[in-house]
This record gives sequence, structure tokens and C-alpha cells, in this order.
Amino acid sequence: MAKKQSKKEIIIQEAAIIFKQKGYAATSMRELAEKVGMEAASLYNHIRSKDEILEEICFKVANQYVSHISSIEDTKESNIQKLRDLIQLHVRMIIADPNEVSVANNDWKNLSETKKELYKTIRKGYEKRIANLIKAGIEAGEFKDLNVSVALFTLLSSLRWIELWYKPGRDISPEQLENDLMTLLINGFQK
Amino acid sequence: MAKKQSKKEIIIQEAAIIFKQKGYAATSMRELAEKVGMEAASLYNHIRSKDEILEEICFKVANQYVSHISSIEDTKESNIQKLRDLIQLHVRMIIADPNEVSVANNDWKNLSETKKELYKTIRKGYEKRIANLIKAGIEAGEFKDLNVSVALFTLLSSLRWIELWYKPGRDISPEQLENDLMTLLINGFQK
DNA sequence: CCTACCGATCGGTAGG
DNA sequence: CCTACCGATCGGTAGG
Repeated sequence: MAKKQSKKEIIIQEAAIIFKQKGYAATSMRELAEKVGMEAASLYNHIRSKDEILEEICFKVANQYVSHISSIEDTKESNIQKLRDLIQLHVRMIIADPNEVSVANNDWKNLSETKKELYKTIRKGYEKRIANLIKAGIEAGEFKDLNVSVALFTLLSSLRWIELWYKPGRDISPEQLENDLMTLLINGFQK
Repeated sequence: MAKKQSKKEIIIQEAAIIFKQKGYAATSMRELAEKVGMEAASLYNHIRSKDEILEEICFKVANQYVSHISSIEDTKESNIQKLRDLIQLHVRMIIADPNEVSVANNDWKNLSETKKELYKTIRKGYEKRIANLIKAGIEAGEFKDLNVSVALFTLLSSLRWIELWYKPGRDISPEQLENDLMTLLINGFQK
């Protein structure tokens, strides 16, 4: 699979695993170093600070979501189909990068003040675009006349939660997961 | 409102606010002490440890959920109505105790090893009871034939997320919130 | 990439 | 409820 990973990439990958398990603040650089197989001090030859690791994870994830939503918006499909595409995007992101998605979702609060503001701005922009999709669906008569905020956050939460319990070893395949989620959500939304 | 709150209750209440904002691990006892209006050392006249505060919050919340679900199970109503009751329970718990519910949901990982196991056991028991409700609904032909796990976690996640964005100051009342959530979820579930 | 080590801060205690 | 303080651990640096 992954062929030529830099030490920095390995550090960030291992960090995501530990951060997901116990949280960013509760994880020490010494513990991370042990996992990577070096002394804590040696980590700093590859990364600038503990902060930096969190930043890399959070913004990598955020940027991936943002870049994918553009292509969904640009299709000429129905809003219900765009909703389907969005559900699929989230399921696949979580399956592809479960640890990093989890850390971004749970530990962005621990970003430095300026980075935290930036993160919130990006996330708000993303949410706004989904809200517009929902609004368009309602106006087109495709969706029920729901409060847009409630619909938006019910949708996002249903998608976010996957990261907290879905493990490939479970009794359900990614395809089944996508299908059942779509059934539940689309029937909830559809008029 | 609250008339005779002990110092311990005040400490726990303030702790829940800070823990929600920055997370348990990132909150220091000195910061908590300042909020309560005393020195850090003085906190220990009212509480045994930082751990204890987290335990009190997590298990208070967990026990409240568990105690309420019994009365929902015991009614002779349809499964769809029980689902409605469950949605209402979660909305009201979040509105009544937003900070403590949030901390229980986000920071239980920071409980001591034994307490964490206990918490997980309680939570699994709770989830099992909701899963049984969903199964009963499917068998009775009231709900769609969905994968029970997907239905369970989509439901729980939709309910959990409220805590992360709902503020009473928002443009939507608790009643509207309950109604729209029910519309979305019931239509997703209902056959 | 390691040894050695820094200042800061942590949760918590002693003693009043 | 405070002053004074503890040992432990934290993120991070110097120097090789």
C-alpha cells in the first residue's frame, strides 16, 4: 500500500491513532515517541511542535471535505441525488481515514486560538453549502418543508457518528452502510 | 431557581461548563478554582480529586438516561410512539443539562480504567434496550427492514448532536426542534 | 537520533 | 479556605 512514507507522515499517522483513543490533551509526546520508536526529543527533528501535528490532521481533513463538495455542487443532478452523493462522500472519508477524521471532529477545540478560528470558519463555510443544498431541495419541492438548521445538523450528525462505531470488521459492509443510511435519511428528507 | 446548592454542586456545575468548552484533560484545577472563586487547594475540601468530578458528571447523566428509558419501555404504546418518547427524552435531557450531557458524551474516555469500563457497560446496556425497541418495531411491521445497528446509531447520533449546536437563543423552540426531529427520524424509520 | 536537561505547570497534600 | 510547597510530568531545547 503506502510505499514511501516520510517519518513526519508516520508520526502524524501514529499520533492520529493515539489522539483518537485518549484525546489530544491527554496524549504525551513521550507516549507518541515510544509508539514511533524513538525518544521524545527526536520527534522534533521532524515536527515543530505538538500543536503542529494537530493542525496538520485537522486541516488536511477539512480541506478534503471542502474540495469534494465542490464537485457535488457542480453536477446537474437533482438535490436528492446530491444528498446521496454527500452521504457517500462522508462514509468514504471515514472509511479511508478513520483516525484523522475522528481527531478533526473531536479535538479541533485544542487548536491554538488563531488556528481554531480558521478551522471554525472553514467548517461554517462547509455547513453553509450543505444548508444551501437543503434549501434548494425544499424550494424545488423535493424535500419536506423542514427547518433548515434541524435538517442540516441531523444529517451531519448521522454522518459524523459513523466514525465512532463503524469498524470494517463489523457485520455490515460499506455498501450496506451507505444504502441503509440513505434509506433512513432520504426517506426522512424526501417529500 | 436553584436554592440551596452545596459548594460541591457549584464546583461540579462550573467544571461541566469549562470541560465542555476545552475538554477535561485541557482544564486545570487552578482554572476551575478561579471560576469558583477560591484557591486550587481549597477545592479539595469539597471534592476528592479531579477524577471524582468527571465521575460524578458522567454517571449522573448515564443514570438519568437509564432511569427514564424504563418508563418508556413499560408503556403499552406502539413502537413508533416509544421512538417518539425516546426522541423527546433526549431533547429534554439536553435542554435541562446541556453542559453535563456534553461532558459525559465527550470526556468519558478520560475516566479511570475501572470507571471507564463501568461507564461503557452502562452505555452498552442502554443501547441494547433501544436496539430491542427497533427490532420489535421491525418485527411488528411498524419500521422498515433496516440493519438494526445502522438504525440504532443513526438515531443516537441524531439525538446526540443536538447538544453540540442547540442553544435556547436559536431561532427554533424546543417544541419545533422535537417536531422536526421526529418528522425526519420517524419518516426514516416508518414503513 | 540520543543524552541531558530546562522552566512551567500539573494534581494534590500538610498544616494551620 | 489559604499559604506554602511537593514530586511528577509536561512540551520543548542545546549540543553533539
